[in-house]
Amino acid sequence: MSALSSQEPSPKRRIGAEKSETRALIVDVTEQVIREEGYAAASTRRVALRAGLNPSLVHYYFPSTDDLLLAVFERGAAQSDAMIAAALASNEPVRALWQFFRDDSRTALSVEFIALAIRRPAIREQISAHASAMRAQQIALFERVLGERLAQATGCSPAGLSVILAGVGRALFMEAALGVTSGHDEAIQCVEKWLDALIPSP
Amino acid sequence: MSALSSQEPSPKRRIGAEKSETRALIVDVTEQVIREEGYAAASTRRVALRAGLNPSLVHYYFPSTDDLLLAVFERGAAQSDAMIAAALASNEPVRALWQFFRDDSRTALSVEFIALAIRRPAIREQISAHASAMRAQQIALFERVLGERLAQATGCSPAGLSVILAGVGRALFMEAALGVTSGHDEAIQCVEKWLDALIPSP
DNA sequence: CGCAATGCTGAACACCAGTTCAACTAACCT
DNA sequence: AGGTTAGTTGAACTGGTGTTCAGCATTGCG
Repeated sequence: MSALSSQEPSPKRRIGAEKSETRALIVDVTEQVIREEGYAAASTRRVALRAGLNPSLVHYYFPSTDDLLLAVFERGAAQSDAMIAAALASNEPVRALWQFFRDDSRTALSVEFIALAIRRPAIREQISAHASAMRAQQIALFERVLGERLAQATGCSPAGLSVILAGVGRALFMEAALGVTSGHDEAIQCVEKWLDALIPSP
Repeated sequence: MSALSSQEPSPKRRIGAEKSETRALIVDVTEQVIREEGYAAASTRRVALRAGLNPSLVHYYFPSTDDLLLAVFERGAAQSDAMIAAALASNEPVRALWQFFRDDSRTALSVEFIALAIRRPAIREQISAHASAMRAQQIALFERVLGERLAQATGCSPAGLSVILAGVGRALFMEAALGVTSGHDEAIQCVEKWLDALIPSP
């Protein structure tokens, strides 16, 4: 509920070291819990239990639950950033980005954090800022690689393409998790035909 | 946790009437809570509090929380079915369906129930069955209205189109809830250009 | 009028949650 | 060796949750 986090406003309260092994373990286990049971199941006590740790120890490294969730998010966001940077540097940037959107493991976390951000004001700003930054990077990528060809061939702008590909990727993931896969192969085929038409084959 | 619901396996336990006003109020309030605070906040006690009712009364009408959530889902699903039927009967069925996908109020519930279904085995089957049925209806609609033109113009199948439009609609909603809207207008424009090219204007 | 059904309440049980705090232990630095 | 520091624990407080159940009140029906 508190708006302040990750700061040291209180005079005395001790906080565990940033580079502790235990701290890393806690972040690992929390990410695993979020993946398997959803963000709502990621309570400090549950994490402690699954990590074989004392609940208080979790709060020694992460004073509040929001601090813990934020740490998991930041690590995941850094990984996403690296994947997008790699896509940008590859010789097939657009297709690499499309593979990024289709990465289930990444999308799983991403979807959980969107849901989380919508319900947790303390975390929301960071997540939405990162989402905006990713979007901007993707737009730049499409502009650089596809240029005018995109608008001419499809009437789409780079920004529109980014929203659509991200949306399709998330839809494929969420529906598959639900157990619904009808139309998925066809949607993938459709997008890839689209990309084929846009990109000169090497 | 119990696999059986909505049945009367126990010999004596009383359950409130299906057509009770109080019951309808409970369903109303639950839907509202889900919309405003997410499915995870839809506890029977919280619903009772917001409805000004005794917690036990909620369990009088809905023995388990899953029963309550299922009732909300079923009402929402029926409304979705009606909207799709209306789209099918309209003189612009494809555009009506696209508007359905862009309906924030409907999508909000839909997204919550997908998330819910992924985590609650007792409810999952009904939700995934309904999602599959909606998909089938949409595919039939696209086949009937667009026929061969769709594949010729875009290389997409009706099933692929259904997945993509649903996905874009959900993405627009989720990102907007997060506070990210960059590229949204462009994505909408892109889809509508696409539909314009597919459908002969009257 | 009495009686059964229906709507509703209060209390209780067992659980899980976040968070705090004082105190224990081990390591390390000088 | 002595003292500071970091890691760790146990217990406690507060509050939310699902669920049950016996019993109250009211209504309507025979």
